[in-house]
Amino acid sequence: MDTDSILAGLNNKQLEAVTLPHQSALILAGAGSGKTRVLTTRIAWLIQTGQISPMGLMAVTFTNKAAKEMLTRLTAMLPINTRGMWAGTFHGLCNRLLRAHYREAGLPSTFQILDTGDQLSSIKRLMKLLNVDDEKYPPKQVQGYINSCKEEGLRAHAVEAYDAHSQKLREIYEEYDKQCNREGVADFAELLLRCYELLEREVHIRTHYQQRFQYILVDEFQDTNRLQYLWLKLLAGANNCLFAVGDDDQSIYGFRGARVGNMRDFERDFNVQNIVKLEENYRSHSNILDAANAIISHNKHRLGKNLWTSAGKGEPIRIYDAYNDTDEAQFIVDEVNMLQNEGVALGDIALLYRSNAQSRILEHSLFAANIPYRVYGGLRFFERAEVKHAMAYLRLIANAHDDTALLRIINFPARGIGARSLEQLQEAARTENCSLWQSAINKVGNGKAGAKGLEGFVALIRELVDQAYGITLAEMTELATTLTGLKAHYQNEKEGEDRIANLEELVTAAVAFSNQDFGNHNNVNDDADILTQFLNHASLEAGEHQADAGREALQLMTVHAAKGLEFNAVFISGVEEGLFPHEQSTYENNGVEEERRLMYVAVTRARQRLYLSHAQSRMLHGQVRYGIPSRFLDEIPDSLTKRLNSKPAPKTYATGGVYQTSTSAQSNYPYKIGQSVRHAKFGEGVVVSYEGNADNLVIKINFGREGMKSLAMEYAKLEKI
DNA sequence: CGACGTCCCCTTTTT
DNA sequence: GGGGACGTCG
Repeated sequence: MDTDSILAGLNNKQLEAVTLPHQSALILAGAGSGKTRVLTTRIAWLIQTGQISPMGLMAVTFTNKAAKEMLTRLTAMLPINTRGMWAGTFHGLCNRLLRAHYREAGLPSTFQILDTGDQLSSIKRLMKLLNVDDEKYPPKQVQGYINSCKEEGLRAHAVEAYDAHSQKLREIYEEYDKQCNREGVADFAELLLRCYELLEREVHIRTHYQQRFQYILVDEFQDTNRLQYLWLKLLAGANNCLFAVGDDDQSIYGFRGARVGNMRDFERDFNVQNIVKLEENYRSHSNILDAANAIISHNKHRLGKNLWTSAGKGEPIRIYDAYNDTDEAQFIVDEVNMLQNEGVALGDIALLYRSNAQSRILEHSLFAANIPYRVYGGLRFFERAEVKHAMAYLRLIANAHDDTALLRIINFPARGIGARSLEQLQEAARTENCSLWQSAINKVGNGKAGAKGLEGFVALIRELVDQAYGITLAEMTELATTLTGLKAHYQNEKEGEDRIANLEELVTAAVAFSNQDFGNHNNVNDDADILTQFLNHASLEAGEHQADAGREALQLMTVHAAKGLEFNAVFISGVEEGLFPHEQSTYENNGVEEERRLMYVAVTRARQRLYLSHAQSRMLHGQVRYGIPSRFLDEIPDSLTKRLNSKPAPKTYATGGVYQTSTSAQSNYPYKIGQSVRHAKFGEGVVVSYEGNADNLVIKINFGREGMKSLAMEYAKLEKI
């Protein structure tokens, strides 16, 4: 392809972005504005015009999917081999750098990557060792603390801690890092931090890569955290340019450390002169875009952007006021059936919700109505217990001193190593300051009594390592599922068929991995053997969420999971105060703004038809909750919408009699639960519950944007509405 | 050791 | 309501 045909079909703004001069640039790419296209075309153009060689640039994404997509499109545009190109996820690229310079990074050549679950068990183990009270310090919270420290670029010694509690956390963090180093493992955040420190410390390595990567291109820049930004800055040095593509309005990962502020910092730190806004949307009709624009305009902290389209107004946005959650689900079922009759493919319809808990009732109704559906999210292939077990055996073949792997399977399948012998083993390892495997060998070597199970285990691992010598990866994997007794174990289990199928699938995956073109993969390791590569692949790329490929099915997912996707018709369910925006968000700084961006993302998924529904009551956490319509609904101009029911839905839907949640004395209360009321100061709200006794009755009311208020009945001046 | 009961928690998620 | 973690009993 020549240069012209690469650039053909771009609009002016896209063309401007693609052909910017050799300077840092920020591309503000609105939803559906051709962001990925601009990014890949920019790369193709740089290469095609001879400004850069494929090896002289780095392209960074957040997900493996995005990286793959970029390379696929690139190959379609240019007759180049993407083999060996530095394009991949932050973690994949850091892993690659660390493999290449493992000595300088202070890591063993075969270091293993801890995924989230591994990390948690590693922390739990450490806390037990340190005798830390896990009530006071819940392991999950400790994990969150450690990860957010690392993502801020802070080692334990650099973290500020004023009170006893945070000092303890810092101490655990420090010990955790020591433990990881002892075991030669790195968690996800560690990959980044370690790589950052490597580049910062080793001047010659840094200079080498700075000279190499004259261009660094970053996708979804608004999702970068502090450390990722520092890493990019370090790699770019003083002379290279950063081409950042992002959309501040779609920043929805603040809760996991993303800093939209990086966009402003980037402008300042890199003296960015080129800011290109891509505002023409090729996805949705204008009613949908206008609604999205209207919603997001209520956010104060924006870089400023307004989507437009040359497509017509399209259909109005349909709003449905459901009586309760069942009614809402039934409404969606009916509409989906109707859409199907109109010829819309099921796979082109999405059903979105704010939180996973909402999917249950929706699924129930879909199932009853015989509508095939597919739920995104949940367990991935390499996260399944049986697969992790098999992988643990493989990890021990690679490195028997991997305590996390050893602990996972030392007694699985059961071989008589109970909690007590395990404790003894850990105790011994601690005093000898060695790995559990080493300590197990010592014990067995000593011929100590009562170590029957342990003897068997040591023999098994030795046998495994012996037999693994010189065979293929697939054969090794087979060995890890059979010799170890894993498969046999599941054969005896009642519902083990799926698990066995997954173990067989793992062997297939190993075959496929061996056969593939390694250069085409972002986590290629220059130095490592194929087993290590496979283990990395499994950690870094947990595999597709279970795919029900081929079959036409309604797409169910959270709004977060829908980012980057588009559908002909979209249902957004549960558009209520407390759910969307989520109750928790109202307590957080700028929390509602992030929720609003989330709504913006949700709305902009739709090409032609958009449904927003809310329910007056719904079952949540086992009890009925009453909500009022989301403030986001009010933010959409009436001219764009069509109310499908002007009055609350007919009560015929109310099968379960949800309003009769009988707290026995309910009839004594002045207002029924669920009654809409008006308060002079707080406005409209819904009675949620009562607290206290008759002398001192407190009424709890959900005032929506004013929040949940508890008012003394005696003084609250309320008016029924 | 595993089966069963009880308690507790409960946004969003990628690597 | 329901899943996961933990504890007790056979």
